Amino acid sequence: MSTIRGARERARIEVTAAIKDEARKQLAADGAAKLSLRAVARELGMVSSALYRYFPSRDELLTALIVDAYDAVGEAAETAHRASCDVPPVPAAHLARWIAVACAVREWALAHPHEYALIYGSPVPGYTAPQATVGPASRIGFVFIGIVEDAHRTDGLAVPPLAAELRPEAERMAADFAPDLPPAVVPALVAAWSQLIGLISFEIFGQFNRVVEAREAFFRQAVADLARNVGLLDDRADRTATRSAGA
Amino acid sequence: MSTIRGARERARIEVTAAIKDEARKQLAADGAAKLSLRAVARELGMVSSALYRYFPSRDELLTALIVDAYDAVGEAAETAHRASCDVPPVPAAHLARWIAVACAVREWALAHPHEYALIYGSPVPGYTAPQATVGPASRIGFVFIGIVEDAHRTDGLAVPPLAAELRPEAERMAADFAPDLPPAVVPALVAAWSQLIGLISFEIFGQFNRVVEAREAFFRQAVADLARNVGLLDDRADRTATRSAGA
DNA sequence: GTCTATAACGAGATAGAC
DNA sequence: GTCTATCTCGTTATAGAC
Repeated sequence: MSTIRGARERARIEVTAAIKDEARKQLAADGAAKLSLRAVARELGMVSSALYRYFPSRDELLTALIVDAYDAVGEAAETAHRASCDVPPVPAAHLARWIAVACAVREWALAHPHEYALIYGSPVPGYTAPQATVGPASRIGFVFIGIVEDAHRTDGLAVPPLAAELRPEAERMAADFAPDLPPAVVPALVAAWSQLIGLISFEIFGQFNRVVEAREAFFRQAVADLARNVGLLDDRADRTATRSAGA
Repeated sequence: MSTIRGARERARIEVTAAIKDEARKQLAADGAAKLSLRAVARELGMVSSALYRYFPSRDELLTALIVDAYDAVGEAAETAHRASCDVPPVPAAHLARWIAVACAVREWALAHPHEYALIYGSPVPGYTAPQATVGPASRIGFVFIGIVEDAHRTDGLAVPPLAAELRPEAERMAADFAPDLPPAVVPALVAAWSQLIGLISFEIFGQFNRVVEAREAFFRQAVADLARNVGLLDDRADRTATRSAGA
């Protein structure tokens, strides 16, 4: 009896995966706004009404794709983080971990540009993300929070100065997301996260065409600068600014 | 005869504007991917073939909307910049100008979220931006370059350190876009620009929901930190980081 | 119970004849 | 420029196969 249920469930899982795979293909071709249940069904040799056994509506299929994409970036980030903690002979410095995770996110985006656009590009008209997406969406954020918490515990942070008007908001954000961190670093961390996505979006969406050529080197430098903004300390020697001549 | 031609041209300009207005409405409702010449025509009480006398294709209409949007943000930025140069009794400090321009861009985006998504969101499937968009697209960038050049000339800059591997790219970028600036600040400037858009995109696209509440204060702080990354000097007293306790 | 197929709805886009 | 016949879409109701 359990085998029968197992077989059914296995079939169900396979069909569900096939539907999502085909839907992802169509995402790449036509964009999320034009995702069509009928077209997916047609391509799979099914009839459209059969899809409703697997996804109760087009929006639910979209939601599943979005959740998968968030989970995929999140996992790429977590994997890179784990790997960076295991480098012999000693764990990598916190800044190196930060850069490693950022590069992993960028590489996932380069490998999956359409799924990236689905989660970090323009919202799909008429679609509002349900509560189910917020957990997967925040996985990646917690990786960066973890790195900074680690740094705070061991080396300490260069806590960035905080405008007085932002103090209560910083306290609230810290209480919500990272109670172990000094409140001032939490807005800086959220800003750095959005700025990291800004860097990647410009590259993926073509805004760096004819502007930036050495994309990876450029990215690494920018991401290291972001880390400095959140207070990660840099043990390299050559990181002091030089003053350019004024008038 | 010139009056007749003038009247004709005036009519043509009016119809062109009406078409673009209606197209913008549809952008807001259905997204750029579904922009349809027929629907625009229907709404205007015209027949679809008549539209082709104004725009030779759907893509050309899209291009016109994109160029308009880039010009609108560009103009918002330029206006804010001019205003910030005229504050009595003395012109605002360079950091204040940087923040003023960034806020102007953000406010334009909040007022025109769909046009913002058109230029800084996911690319429209099947559409590739023609050369005609690159000029308008770079207007906003040159505003920020101008501010930093000004600062370089008068107060000097805290030139950020540059990784050796990025040196040749920085030289090339500086030669192309800002030959008067120290090469090291040019990649930092381009990065800051993409990061500014990252901040705004997260707000416009809803990624800050349930995360950031005091949006404007948060934005001002983040943008001031970005300015620091490109080397703008801060004359305020309280901008030195404090060291948090490590292990 | 679990699934697929047929048929239909109302709305919208599209192509072509006129 | 107009009208019409034919497509697509999301979605539901229903009937039958395993």
